[in-house]
Amino acid sequence: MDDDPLAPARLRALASWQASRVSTIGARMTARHMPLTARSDFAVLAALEEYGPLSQAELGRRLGLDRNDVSGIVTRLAAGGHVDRRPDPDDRRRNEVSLTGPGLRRLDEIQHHADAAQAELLAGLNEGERNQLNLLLSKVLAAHRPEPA
Amino acid sequence: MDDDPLAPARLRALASWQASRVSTIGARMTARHMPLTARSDFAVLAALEEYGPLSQAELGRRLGLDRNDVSGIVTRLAAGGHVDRRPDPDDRRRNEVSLTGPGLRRLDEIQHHADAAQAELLAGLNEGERNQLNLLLSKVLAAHRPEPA
DNA sequence: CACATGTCAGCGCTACTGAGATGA
DNA sequence: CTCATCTCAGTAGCGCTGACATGT
Repeated sequence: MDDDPLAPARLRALASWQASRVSTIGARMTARHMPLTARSDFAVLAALEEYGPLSQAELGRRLGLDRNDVSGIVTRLAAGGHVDRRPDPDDRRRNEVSLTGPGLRRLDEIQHHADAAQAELLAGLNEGERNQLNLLLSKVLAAHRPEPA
Repeated sequence: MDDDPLAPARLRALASWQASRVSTIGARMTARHMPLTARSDFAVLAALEEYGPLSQAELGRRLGLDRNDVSGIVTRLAAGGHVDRRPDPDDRRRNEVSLTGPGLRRLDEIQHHADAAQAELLAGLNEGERNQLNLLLSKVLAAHRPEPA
């Protein structure tokens, strides 16, 4: 114990800082396993799969992403044929975004890589602890929804 | 239940994604409570307080920060008089960075704001859950130290 | 009128890469 | 010579602001 490489106690008590570091390290794992830009793609594809077709604004709200950024992500996914973007006939301000067959296949493909990255990231935790961690993080996020309306 | 604003199940199972969102939201809380750039400052000041004077490279290693970025942070802190930066007489490649009196006061001041931000961020968790979360995050990070040597 | 949606340009923070100078 | 340290310039992702056009 001549060397203590652990972070200072003040930081170990700061969830925001630790989450930030975990996120960074997770990004490194992810980058090692995935092509590129797969993080945002995964989120959007997963939302479309689970909720069905959505407008871009709705996507942003559900995922906690900015409208502006969703625009770029959807453009990229549409260019790759993974989603369909068409004007909503009921409200022509909106773009209705829907998942395509190739998009669903890509979602599963990214999931595969994500699992590998996750295993690497959470190497220090056992099965129960991993579930607990995800549950606690979900709970934190649930308390910060935009409008529960 | 006509509306389910929770994230898709695939994302709720991805610790890396959830940590990233928690980190972002934490940054917003932090920004609401702190002057600016206080996140990195806090980390460096806390490390100096707990470990004593360190070289910049050592600081980076302990905090998981890039040497290049530590350089800028230390420059800023030195300009504000919160740390002392002087060439290490034993190894003149190094800059020995040490905490000053004003630096210690600033650390405690930032701690105060950090506590407020933390309370806001973790509003959805009770005391036990907060400790558990910090502990699990620490455990994840402990598995990704640079050199366990 | 106000309000929501989508698009675009630009900024700031954070992490990183590469190059170079200094010194062990 | 090899290696570590520090600094600087530049890059990329991500989240944000402000502005604008379009449509409700």
